[in-house]
Amino acid sequence: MRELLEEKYGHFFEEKLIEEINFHGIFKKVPKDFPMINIGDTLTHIPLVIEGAIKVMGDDGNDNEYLLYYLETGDSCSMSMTCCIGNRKSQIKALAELDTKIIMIPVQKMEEWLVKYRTWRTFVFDSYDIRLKEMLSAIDALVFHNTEERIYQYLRDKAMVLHTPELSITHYQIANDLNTSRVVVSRLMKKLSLDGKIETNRNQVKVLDFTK
Amino acid sequence: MRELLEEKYGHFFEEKLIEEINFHGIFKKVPKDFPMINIGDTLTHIPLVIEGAIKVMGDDGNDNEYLLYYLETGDSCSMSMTCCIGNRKSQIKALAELDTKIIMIPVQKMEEWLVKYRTWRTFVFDSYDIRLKEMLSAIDALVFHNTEERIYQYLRDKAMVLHTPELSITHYQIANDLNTSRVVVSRLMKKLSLDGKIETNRNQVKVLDFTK
DNA sequence: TGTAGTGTGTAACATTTGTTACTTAATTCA
DNA sequence: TGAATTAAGTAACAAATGTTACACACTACA
Repeated sequence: MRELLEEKYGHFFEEKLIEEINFHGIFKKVPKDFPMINIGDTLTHIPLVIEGAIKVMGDDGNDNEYLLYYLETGDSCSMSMTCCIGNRKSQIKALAELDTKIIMIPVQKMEEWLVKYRTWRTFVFDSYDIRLKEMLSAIDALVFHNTEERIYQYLRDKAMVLHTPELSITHYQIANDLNTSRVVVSRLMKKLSLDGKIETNRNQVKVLDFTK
Repeated sequence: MRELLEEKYGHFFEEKLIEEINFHGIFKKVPKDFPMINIGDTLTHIPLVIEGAIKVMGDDGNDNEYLLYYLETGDSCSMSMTCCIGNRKSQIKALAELDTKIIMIPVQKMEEWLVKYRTWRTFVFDSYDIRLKEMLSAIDALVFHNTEERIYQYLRDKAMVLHTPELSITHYQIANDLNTSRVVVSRLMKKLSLDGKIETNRNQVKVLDFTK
């Protein structure tokens, strides 16, 4: 736990804080594809990812989704923090992208530690920083990149999160995550394939080039 | 100052906190169109808007911009908070949309108050919440709305921020803020105009319908 | 007053993205 | 094994957006 955080955030965490996290946090295992948060949910705990990955998506209220970002080991969900503290409802959906282990931290503790531990404050603000950057980068992709580039970036991101260049995924799933259509994805994947950037088979995509 | 915050955030602020803000904050007047923050800037103070409005934009590094959101009276810039605390460089540009009055808060005080004042913590998290929602809504617009709808929303937002339905703006400026071309904007503005949603003249757009 | 600059309208065309329809291939499972 | 289901390829077309070119009106100001 401690090593995990210290590696991710590059600074030490007080022993007492780690003890409190272990004591007050609720350890949970979440199986792949389990829906963890839905739009409109009221949250009382903040998730901290120990192992695995969580996929966070926006939704327009009509079953149209869009992948925002992933939470990986050591990540926390800033959306949840503000939701919890402000007692507001979730604006996003989250589901496990892999079998995932998390610690759920009660919102009261989260606030208490903000006052008691300097390194917790740093952690919280780092989390916000990471999240705002992810959102900015999502906007950047939408505004400045075409669908082909977005598909390619999507595949590379996914390969990084899953720690393997070989992805078990269908064109339909990609289309859904990027809010476009399966036919468009197939068309552009063919281009990527001809350009030697990926290799495809039924239910399978291999990312060949990570050099951006 | 106190009334301003209490109206905006709907809760009281400690007298001592207000005193500290007034004492340690640096009051500044910023003229319309003044560039306040550029990409790569290192920040040491967090702006709190007293009066006026600030336009916050993303940039792809090649002179292509995109409007992210506005900061209005009572708003603070969460991006600056994380930048300051983490001693990171700004990812965004900001310029005054109107003649604007702000209070610049030194980052050390910002951190001190986090521990000392419960209402300051609430304020900070509310700020993050507002900002994350704005980002989410920007992503929503890009993913789920076409250019015509985005232009219309842009005009309505701008009218709200400037507190007037009559905007002094050119098609070229709109195109720049939405990262599209002037011709596309003219084309779609004509549609909006024929639909009775706006009225246009040289350098001038009047928003007629705010009912979304 | 005339000239240069700026803002807007519009046509024609290119490119990108979305949609529908149909085919073929792989997979599942009764 | 063979029928049903699912994934993917592709053509043909529609719609949205981007680009270039040019006309014309308004404005500023020399």
